[in-house]
Amino acid sequence: MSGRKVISFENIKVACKNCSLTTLCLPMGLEQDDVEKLDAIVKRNRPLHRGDHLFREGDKFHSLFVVKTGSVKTYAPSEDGGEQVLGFHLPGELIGLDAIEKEQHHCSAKVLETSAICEIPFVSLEQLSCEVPSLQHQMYRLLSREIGHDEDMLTLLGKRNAEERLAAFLLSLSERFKRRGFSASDFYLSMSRHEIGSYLGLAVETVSRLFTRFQDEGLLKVERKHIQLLDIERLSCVVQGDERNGSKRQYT
Amino acid sequence: MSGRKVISFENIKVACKNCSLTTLCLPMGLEQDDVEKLDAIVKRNRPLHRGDHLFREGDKFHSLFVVKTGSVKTYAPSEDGGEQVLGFHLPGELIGLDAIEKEQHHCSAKVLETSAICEIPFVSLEQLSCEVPSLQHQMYRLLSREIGHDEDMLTLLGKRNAEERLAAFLLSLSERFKRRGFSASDFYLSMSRHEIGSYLGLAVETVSRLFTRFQDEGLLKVERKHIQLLDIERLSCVVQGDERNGSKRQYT
DNA sequence: GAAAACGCTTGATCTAGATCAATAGTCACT
DNA sequence: AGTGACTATTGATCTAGATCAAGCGTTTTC
Repeated sequence: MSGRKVISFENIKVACKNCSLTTLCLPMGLEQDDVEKLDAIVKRNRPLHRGDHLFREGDKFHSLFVVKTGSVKTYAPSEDGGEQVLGFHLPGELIGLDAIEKEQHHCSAKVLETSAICEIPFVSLEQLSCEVPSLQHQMYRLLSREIGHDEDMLTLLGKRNAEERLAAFLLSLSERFKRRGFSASDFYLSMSRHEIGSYLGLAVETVSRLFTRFQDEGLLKVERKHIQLLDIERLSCVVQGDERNGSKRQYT
Repeated sequence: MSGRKVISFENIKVACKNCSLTTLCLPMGLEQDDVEKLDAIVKRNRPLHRGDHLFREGDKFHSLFVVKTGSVKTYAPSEDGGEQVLGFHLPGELIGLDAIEKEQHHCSAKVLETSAICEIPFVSLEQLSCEVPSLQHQMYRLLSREIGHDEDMLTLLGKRNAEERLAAFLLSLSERFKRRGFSASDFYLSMSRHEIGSYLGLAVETVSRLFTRFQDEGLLKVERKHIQLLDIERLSCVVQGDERNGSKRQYT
């Protein structure tokens, strides 16, 4: 009995505290014992598989979700079966923040590959964040970050051309993988060309052609879902919209 | 002495409590005495004029702002002097939420017409929201709403064509004016065609042509900044992307 | 109150990227 | 191993909306 209880307690306690995502996720800036309080309300469900939904647009909202491993896309389905992809979520990223206002999900969330997801009942989180000011602060920060990210996307869609968009997308993934301890220059895409296109406001064909072009220009190597960024610096120039990035201009 | 104090106290107390925006702004859902606590931290500065900045991109963040009367645009300036307009803010709308994360403004905010603006020092607001759970809840709701709104804009920019975008923009303004007690069908635009274009990811010329087209189709009447929506129902059809809205299809 | 600067409209032209179409590679079943 | 269903690539064509250009009210400036 007591043995089992200890194990169970360890399972709970270990989770957030030993999670590699602690500096990216909710525990950021929290004291040891506050992390344990958070641990107590986090649910860790069995892994989900490609195609499983965390929630669908219109569902009643009760929890936020955090990707622990794997990846998730959020999207707004349209009547005609199409969809607008709103985001791709990597480990440590919070999902469902747009649902707080109306207590109803504003978009759908689908798992792109086998993924472990933490579930955080919002009512409990809200209560806890009253007791733990640093948790409240971190919540404000995470909500604010989401707004800032969305605003960056608005600029991307409003002002940037196709190649600038794809370059920015690849560099964003690269950065995020790096922060999570993965390679910044060699990774696998868990989303399809179609989903990338939807996210960037481009047709599938355009995305495909750009991958080919970037490869021809020596910016990267692509083979299906496997991407190797060969020249991150020049790719950054593409994002800025530099006239001639590489073919004439050389970096000395 | 005591007479003056009463007046001063009344000024403070009246402000949020008697503000017509109370159901749109932070006091929403708060008890009487909590509104008074909020009142105590809100600063009401002298009116600002067209072209004045609330803050600029990169400024240190210390306050959120709420439009009381007038209107404000937020925008991301780019090196080359261009800008991406991120939003137009009407009375009751909160500005600066994207700055919480980095404690630094992520965009600039400029007043479009003579406007009264409330300033709310964020540190005080955060402290108060620890003491007043319903204020914390309202903050989460407002941050969440902003995310939802940005996501709607992503879909607009990613999937909608020019006329769908402009129709959606006009209907959004219409709705917002209505909720504030103004006419839903007769209003003045405080922003230029250029700013509308930037917000919607369109060229000025396209915006101008669309206004003319909408007018020719009898959807609205436009004279410079003065807009009269003549057929809101058909305008809603345009947003949905209905094939034939009006010219063949009639509403009976 | 003239001049300059700006904002808006309208027309002509151009082009980035969408759409259409065909093929081939890959995966999921059985 | 074969069938059907996706997914990606590549080429040909088309078009929505950008860009270029010109003119004209309106507002601002000195």
